[in-house]
Amino acid sequence: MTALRELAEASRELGALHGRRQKIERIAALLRACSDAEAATVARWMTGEPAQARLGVGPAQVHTACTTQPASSPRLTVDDVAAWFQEIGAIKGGGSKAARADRLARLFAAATEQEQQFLAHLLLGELRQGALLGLVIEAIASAFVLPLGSIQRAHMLTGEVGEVAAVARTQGRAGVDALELRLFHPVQPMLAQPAEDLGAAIATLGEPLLEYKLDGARVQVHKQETEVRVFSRQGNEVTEAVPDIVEPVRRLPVSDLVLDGEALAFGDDGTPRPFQTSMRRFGRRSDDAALRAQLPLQSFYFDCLRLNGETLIDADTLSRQAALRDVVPASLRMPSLRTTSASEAKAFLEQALAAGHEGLMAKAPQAPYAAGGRGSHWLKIKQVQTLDLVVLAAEWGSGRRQGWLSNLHLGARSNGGFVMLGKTFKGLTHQLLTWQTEQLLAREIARDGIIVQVRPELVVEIAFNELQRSRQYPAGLALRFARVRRYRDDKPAAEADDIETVSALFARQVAYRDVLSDHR
DNA sequence: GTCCCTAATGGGC
DNA sequence: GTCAGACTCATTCGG
DNA sequence: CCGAATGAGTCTGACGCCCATTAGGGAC
Repeated sequence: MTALRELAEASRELGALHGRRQKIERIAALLRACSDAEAATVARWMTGEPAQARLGVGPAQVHTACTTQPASSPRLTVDDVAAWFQEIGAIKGGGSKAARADRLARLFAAATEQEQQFLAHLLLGELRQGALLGLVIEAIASAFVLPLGSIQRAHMLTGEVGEVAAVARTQGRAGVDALELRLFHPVQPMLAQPAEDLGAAIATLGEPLLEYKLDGARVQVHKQETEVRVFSRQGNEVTEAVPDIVEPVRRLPVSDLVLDGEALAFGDDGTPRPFQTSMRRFGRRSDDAALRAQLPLQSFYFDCLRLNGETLIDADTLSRQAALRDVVPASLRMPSLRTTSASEAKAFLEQALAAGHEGLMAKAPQAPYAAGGRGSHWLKIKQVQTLDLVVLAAEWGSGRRQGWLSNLHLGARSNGGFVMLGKTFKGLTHQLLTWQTEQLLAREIARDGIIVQVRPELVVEIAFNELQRSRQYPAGLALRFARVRRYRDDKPAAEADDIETVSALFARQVAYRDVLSDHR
């Protein structure tokens, strides 16, 4: 039986340790020391995931729970806490909020102060120990003296660290190597890195496979005979809500299939709906026939991970592409092109953008499917726009941003004043953080919690991908994926971009995709 | 009990 | 999702 | 030939936008 105290201590030590190697060994020691039954739980928690499903307990409840009087001596075990989590997660319906708060308070009352801290961080997904999934995988290999490749492969195929840790511990190499891709258990989707631009992507990859990049939701679809299930990027099953994704795959004449693709809604004119509109369908739990008729989802598959009993994860991009072409008709496939010609590639990108899509993906032709990895084998090319906006306020940072004014409130000029369009904390170096903290404090006019209001004088160039409709912001518009490019010390606030400019940009976006008609 | 509004939570990008 | 920083590992450079 | 510098690859943790769901609370 592993004491919760040991995990809490380990987590705290991990935060203090420098160096990957050391952290891996610390986690490995934990995995070696725990019981067979606990290995899965310990491994999962160390990755920062408290449970398979969420518990219905967020920051607000955790903070109140933290105010309960801690126990003076440790007595909780890992199994105890796992049981509490399970119980709390299962509470539903009327009075459930109070019931969850009550159970949570009782759990926290049984924990020492240090254990409370650990539980709180675990529940909030903020372990801040400088070690998550990547190191846990290595720790499993190290703890049970197994080849790292075996563990990585097992995790890739099953997507479940807990299970891999448990099998590694109890069955060793033979058990781990026997783990296979299983139908109706989602594989970790392969991820992509941003590329500078199309030219850079081609230079990196040689003769890449180019594909449209559509702004929808990632889907992984599993089929066995007539049964079809759909999984989201995080591996959540969403089958119920999306019969329009299920049906076309059900009709494919193959017994056994796993596809990777993107799903989104299109307007009557054939242009893609904005992401936020597609999410009205994809974001829901159950099917709504009326909404489905109004916003049917179309899916476009770009990869095939398993076909008729054969797992294709290790096959190269082009072989998987060939398998995909064999079984999926063009109407369900992501438009793609393989070319060495820079001008053809450019034309393909422009074609994608003109159709209202996000951009292109460029894929290394010979790479295997690196599940869960964000290697350089897949690159994404997206459009970037910029605006010169004014800093209206800033928020004190937390964690590694402590002591810096970090998150900026951004506004455009409007009628002699400013309207806020969003916030960002991205793109800032330590040097810039230091500089902006100083500059902003010198312009402080008021404080409200962690927010410092400043005189609207500093102009900052903001890069972003898209403007979207907003209910939250006064202009009715917000920036998507805003990040700082640089401060414009050459520009006074009076020369920052105004809301008319922003609206015009939005109008140009809408010329491709008519948002106005489908917005309530 | 029903209707409407709000805050918290989870999840997509 | 985007980004900077920290760390690792392998390769290249300079004396 | 060896240690230092450099670069590529990974991982982590700062937090952004939106949407749907769920439960609570007040008015009636």
